[in-house]
Amino acid sequence: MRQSELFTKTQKAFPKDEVSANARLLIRAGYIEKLMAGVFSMLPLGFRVRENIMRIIREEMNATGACEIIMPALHPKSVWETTGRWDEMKSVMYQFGEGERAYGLGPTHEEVIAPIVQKHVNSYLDLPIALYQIQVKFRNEERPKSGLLRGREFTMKDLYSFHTNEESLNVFYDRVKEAYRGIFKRVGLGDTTYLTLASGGSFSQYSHEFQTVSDVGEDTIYLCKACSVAVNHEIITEQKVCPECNSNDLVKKNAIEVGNIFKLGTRFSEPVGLMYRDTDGTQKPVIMASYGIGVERLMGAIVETYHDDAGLIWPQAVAPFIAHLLIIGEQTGTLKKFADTAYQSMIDADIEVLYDDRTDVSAGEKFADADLLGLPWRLVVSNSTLAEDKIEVKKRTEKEKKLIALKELPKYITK
RNA sequence: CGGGCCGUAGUAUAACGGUAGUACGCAGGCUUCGGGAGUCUGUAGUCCGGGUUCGAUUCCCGGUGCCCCGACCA
Repeated sequence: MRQSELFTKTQKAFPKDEVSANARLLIRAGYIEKLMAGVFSMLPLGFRVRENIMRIIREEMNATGACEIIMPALHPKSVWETTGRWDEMKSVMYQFGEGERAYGLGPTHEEVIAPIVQKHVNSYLDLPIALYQIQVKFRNEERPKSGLLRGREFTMKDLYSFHTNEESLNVFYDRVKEAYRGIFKRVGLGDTTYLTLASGGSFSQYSHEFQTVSDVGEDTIYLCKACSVAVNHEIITEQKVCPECNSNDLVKKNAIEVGNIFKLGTRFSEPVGLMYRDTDGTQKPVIMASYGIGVERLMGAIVETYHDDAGLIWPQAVAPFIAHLLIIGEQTGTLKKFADTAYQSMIDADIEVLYDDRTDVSAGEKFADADLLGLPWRLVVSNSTLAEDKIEVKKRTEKEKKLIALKELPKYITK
């Protein structure tokens, strides 16, 4: 799109008060807008990043065989009473209304999905089932913090699987584990995100978290150098040894919990009456697991991982645009024609490009904005590149510039 | 929820208890056009409530908001 038509502008100064890189940079660059602590709007650029992240998640979820649905955010008190969590979650759940007309905003969806599945599952032949949604969640965090990393309203991909037995559950659980690895790899966090053992509740010894190592992370994990698994501080033993391989070569790190997978057992199926008829003719409770990824938190974690003093640095898979085309110099005559042609050829090649066609904006400001917005490729058209009938191409992360002919450009930047 | 810091134009910052100023932005003019360019004119502000005082952005009390630490966190 043309930057002259982009809704947002950048700001020259960082927002005061904000300390976390993700909040400082995303606000300054005009990707997001804070409404209140822990609640943000996604402006056009931020919206596109979020969409890209959700698309990647969706593709990987679909590949596991799960079906996508969408459930309501507004829940009646009654479904939360069946599991006893109306009172249990009082501190984090937004609740309002009285008596028969009491409602809550959903912090998670076990209570809603279990009855849905109950209605459609009768027999062991109907299982296993996996359903997911990408949907808004509300949690009344007592202290929202670090920009997008801990919000009160946020988007979550929540997947729920339903099984007749533990073997079936384990097969799917491992499949999701791999899907999660795929997601974090695709968004650029493959090298810094660790499968982490965490406390697992009553059904299994451990649950698993995906933790992205970052100084601003609010979790503490111990990386095991011997088996490349991490352990959440909450389950590390006094002796500080890896529960997997007993190594004591552990490194303590801060990390952001970007994903969590959890075996629920029959914690929710029993109170809700989610049963199936087994081969022996008896009714048995369905075994469940849940799997979450916080979308905005993941976006924040990407920013925390990739930025520099000049601004954002987006991995290509999630960048709001692949290329940033800058026209430098007076926008008239052959220079403008050349830049317009370059813009159109990017569009024709299906390369998402942001075209900085703003007039009365100095070259320096365009470069500074390009650094701040952090698109992977910077393409510059000026009188000097025009003289050679080429475009100057540079990666956001590199200093080296190259002159590339227009018709070679699409291949060059998508390789 | 405990503790700490802080709330001044759209943004970022000044102002001993005494005319609320500067920069950027924004609107208009002229000059510029490869690293947030120059210049002229204009525009816009003290979180809310109470108190002290001749006078409060400034001091005191309460509220509220934000950020940070801790607690909490499927």
